[in-house]
Amino acid sequence: MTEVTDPLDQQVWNFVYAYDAAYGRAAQAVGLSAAQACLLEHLTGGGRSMGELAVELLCDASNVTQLVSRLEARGLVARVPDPADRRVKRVSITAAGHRVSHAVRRAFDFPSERLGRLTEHERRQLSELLAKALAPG
Amino acid sequence: MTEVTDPLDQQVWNFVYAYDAAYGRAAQAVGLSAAQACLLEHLTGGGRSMGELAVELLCDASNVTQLVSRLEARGLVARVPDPADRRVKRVSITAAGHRVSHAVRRAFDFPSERLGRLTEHERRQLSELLAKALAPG
DNA sequence: CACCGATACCTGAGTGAGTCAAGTAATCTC
DNA sequence: GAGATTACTTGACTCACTCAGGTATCGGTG
Repeated sequence: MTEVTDPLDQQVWNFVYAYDAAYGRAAQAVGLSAAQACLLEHLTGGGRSMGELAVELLCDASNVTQLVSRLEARGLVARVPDPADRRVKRVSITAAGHRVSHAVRRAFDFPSERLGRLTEHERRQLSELLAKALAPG
Repeated sequence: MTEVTDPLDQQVWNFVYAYDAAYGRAAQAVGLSAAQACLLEHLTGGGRSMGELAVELLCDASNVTQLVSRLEARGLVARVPDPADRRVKRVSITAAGHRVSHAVRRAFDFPSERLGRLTEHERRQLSELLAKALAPG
């Protein structure tokens, strides 16, 4: 009959909802979709092949092709053929891409606005709880 | 130069990522998109008008029109004209819709698999931390 | 070396989500 | 009762995403 939702489950849902919405707004503020911003952010740690990106983003390789094509058209990433294996294209972020990616991070106010309300002790608590929940296995 | 991401921020990102992915899989398992499952879940608490749904789902009214149309075509929701104001359509979930919505909840293993690892004390801790982070203002 | 299977990526077709602008019908206001 | 407002729909469009099928390259086997 009535919904028997655990209050914690509802809170987590709201938290995730707010997080996603905030990220979407941050991306949109610099003219990107959330998926594009996400891909760009994955590249800030160094170049990736198309295939590696597909694995990391949990999506089809052809989807990566299109995302990268749109970002490349804006000069935010570059496709560099791998000299060792001419089948693979390595995707690297450009200087403009770095600027845009940093702009997204700056516009993404959720961590500072929301997580920033917690004290250092509380942040450590939260970190431990999340680690326990997310631990593999 | 190097990315100076706070470890907690990274954990929260991973948490949200895992949550979203799990919800998407649960919806897909019963043949729905995440957006459709989400709309259906909003209706389990009672009927809503199209406009109310648009506000709650943070999206355009015309998007709601399409989502509801697809769900209606599957017999999961029904559009009922409001007798008091013949402009508004109230959307109510059907018996089949309830069954599907419950199936999504059952397939959505994140709360039980992940949050279920926490002790009752830890769950209360997490609840308080999230409440503080999400508090309005 | 020639062949064959596997791999990495791309293309094309199709669906769904989402937005915006414009349209229709019903209500509200004076 | 005329005109503005509201609630929803429609049409056109972009993007994300998937799948099937195509091309080029690599790797191993004879």
